[in-house]
Amino acid sequence: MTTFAELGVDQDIVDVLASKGIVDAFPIQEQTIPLGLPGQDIIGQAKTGTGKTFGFGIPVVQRLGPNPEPGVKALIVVPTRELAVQVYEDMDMLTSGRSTSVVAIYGGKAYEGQIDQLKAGAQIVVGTPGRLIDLNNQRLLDLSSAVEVVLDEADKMLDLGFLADIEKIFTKVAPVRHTQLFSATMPGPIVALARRFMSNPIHIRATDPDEGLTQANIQHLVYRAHSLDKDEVIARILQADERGKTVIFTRTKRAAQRLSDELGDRGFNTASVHGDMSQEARERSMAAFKAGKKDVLIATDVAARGIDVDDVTHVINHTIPDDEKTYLHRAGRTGRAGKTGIAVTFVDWDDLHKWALINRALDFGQPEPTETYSSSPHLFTDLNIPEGTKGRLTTAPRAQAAETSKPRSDSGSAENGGRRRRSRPEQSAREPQPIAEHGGATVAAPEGAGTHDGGGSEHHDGNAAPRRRRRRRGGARTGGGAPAA
DNA sequence: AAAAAAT
Repeated sequence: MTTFAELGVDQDIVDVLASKGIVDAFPIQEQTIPLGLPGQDIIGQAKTGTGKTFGFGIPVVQRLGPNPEPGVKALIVVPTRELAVQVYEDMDMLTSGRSTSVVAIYGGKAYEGQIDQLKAGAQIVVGTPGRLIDLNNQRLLDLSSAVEVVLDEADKMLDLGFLADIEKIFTKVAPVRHTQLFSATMPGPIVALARRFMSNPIHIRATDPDEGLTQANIQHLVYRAHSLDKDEVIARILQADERGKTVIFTRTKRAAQRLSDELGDRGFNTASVHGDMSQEARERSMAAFKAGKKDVLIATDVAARGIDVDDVTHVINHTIPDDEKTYLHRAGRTGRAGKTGIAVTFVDWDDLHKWALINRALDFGQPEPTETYSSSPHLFTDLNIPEGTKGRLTTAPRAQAAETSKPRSDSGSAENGGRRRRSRPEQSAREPQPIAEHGGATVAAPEGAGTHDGGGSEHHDGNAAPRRRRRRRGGARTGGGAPAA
């Protein structure tokens, strides 16, 4: 491990970091800080939760000098308002030992405070594209002296939805500048595109290419979700012991709101964040989740990237994301800074092709999911997060495979929830059907599951949450056969 | 096709 001081970081910054208990640099920081400090353009790629923000942030602060003149010298562009707040806080911390001031510029908030801070001479601007351009158009934000430019989540910023804004912003900043692009995911075509805005950039990958992009300390579980009551299964996951905070991702804003209400009704401590909420409510949710006042956050992909919350042990994909990049970023809300985490994904019938895509792109090595098997209703209460788990997806245990899947028994299976007898294919219809695991540990214990059957001895036996059954739409499908991909 | 991002 290298210390920040050894990397050439100024003493006041070293002191500030030390006061937060941060002494050793992460690999991406070891690699990019010595290059960023003298002004090398960088495309920095490192896995989720491994310290990219300081990788670009420290050189930005240091290069402005201890007493920069008033006026915008540095611009950091991010894809969401919440990430703007977070990066603002990090930069504010890094600059706390010097006179440099930082301002967050993003929409959904009053103009006044932001404009005041700009007029007061803020040197570092962290913002989202819309409001940045808005204020620039109003001549309230002069970017012409911005000599430090960073795109955080750079591949997202250069994506179609943002590219025009980013191109415009690059016409406004200083032509001779230091430019840094950071992300966990940097597809080749995006790197090629990025070079247009940079000068002789060096591409730093703080990962072993053979290792792929997935975090070794995140265990990935994938379940077929058809004929599965996802609300019920998610409720069970939330009752598992050894759970810290949990982020649940949905595909749509409406689904996020519905699930948040539903789990809230069931007695869980939920908060939500999505684009249909007021900015004030969004920030209240994030603050409560970070502070631990709420331990379940239901979110759209607005929270998929960059958001750093301590002690998130579980990420649940209520709906599988569309592509491997989003999968990686969502899962990356857990397993940060060396900790372990679990990512659980539910794959709906119509989405099996997305799983195939992700499976292939992330090299999970799992064959197409053509089998189902029933698993313990205690599956999620038995989860232990294995240390340093790593490796390819293991094939689903065949012993339990229900090759001839029966029509689901559709009696009141939810009635006794997790109390049902288990390990019977006949009863599997509404139980989680794992199709893959990544991480090495066998989590579903089809044969030996009995050891955990406490017959009521468990402390997580459902009473934690008031039960209130509400049937989701019919959804009776006969499971089993290999779906057409 | 959804979500995000200005009002």
